[in-house]
Amino acid sequence: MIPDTFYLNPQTSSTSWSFMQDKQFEKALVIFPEETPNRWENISSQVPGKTASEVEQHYRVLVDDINAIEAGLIEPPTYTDDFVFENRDSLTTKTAKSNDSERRKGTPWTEEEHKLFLIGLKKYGKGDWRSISRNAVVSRTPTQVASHAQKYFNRVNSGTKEKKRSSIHDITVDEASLLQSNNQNSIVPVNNPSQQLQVPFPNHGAPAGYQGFGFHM
DNA sequence: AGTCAGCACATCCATAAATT
DNA sequence: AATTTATGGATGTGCTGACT
Repeated sequence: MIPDTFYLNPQTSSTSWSFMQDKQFEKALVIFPEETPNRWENISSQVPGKTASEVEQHYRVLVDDINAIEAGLIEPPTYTDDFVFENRDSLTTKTAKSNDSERRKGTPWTEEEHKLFLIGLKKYGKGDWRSISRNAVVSRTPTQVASHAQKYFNRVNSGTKEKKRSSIHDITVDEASLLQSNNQNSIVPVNNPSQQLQVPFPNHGAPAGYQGFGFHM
C-alpha cells in the first residue's frame, strides 16, 4: 500500500486522501462523467468519508497540477522507482500465472496518452521507456510504454497505410508536437473538440499526465 | 561468477473493424 | 449476420550490461 505521504501534497490538499479514497475517486470520475447531474454528489457517494465539495476541490487541484506541468511551470514528480511501479502495476495488471489463466485485456491507450508518448519519445529517445513513463506518459509503466512502442514502430515501419484500419499509431511525432504546442495550456485532447469538453479525462477518468493522484506539487 | 534490471522481440488472444 | 482480418495490450523468453 502506498503511504499517504507519498502522494499527498501538503500545500494543496486541505484534507488527507487515502490511497483507497483516491482509487474510488478515480473510478467514480469514470462512472459519473462531466455532464452527470449532481456529479460531485454522486462521486462523493462513491468515496467514503469525502463530501461533494471535497471531491470537487480535489479534482480542481489535480487539474491545476496538470496544467502547471504542461505549461512547464513545475517539474513532473520523480519516483522511487520500483516502489511506485510495483504499486502502479498492482493496480492495473495481474500476472499471467495468477487467477485461472484468464488473460487480462488491459486499458486501451487514449489518443492523449499516445501523443504524450510521442512527445516523450522525441525528448528522451527510443529505448528510454523509463524516462518516458516517468515524465511523459505517467499513467503507464515502462513495460506498458515499451509494449506500446513496439506496436507503434511495427505500424510505422510497415509503411503503407492503404487497406489498413485507422489507428492511434497513425499519429506521428511531428503531429503530436504540433498539437502539443497548439494546446499548451489545455488538458483536453485536440482531435475532437466536441468530445474534449465532455470528457476531460478520456482514459480512466483522469487528466492527461495524471498518474493516480500521487503528485500534487 | 552470480544476480538483477531493463530491453527487444515474438507470441497469445480478446476485440473491433472490414468484408462477404 | 457471419466470417475474416487487423489491431493492440499483456506476457514469456533471451540477451546485455551493471553491480556485488
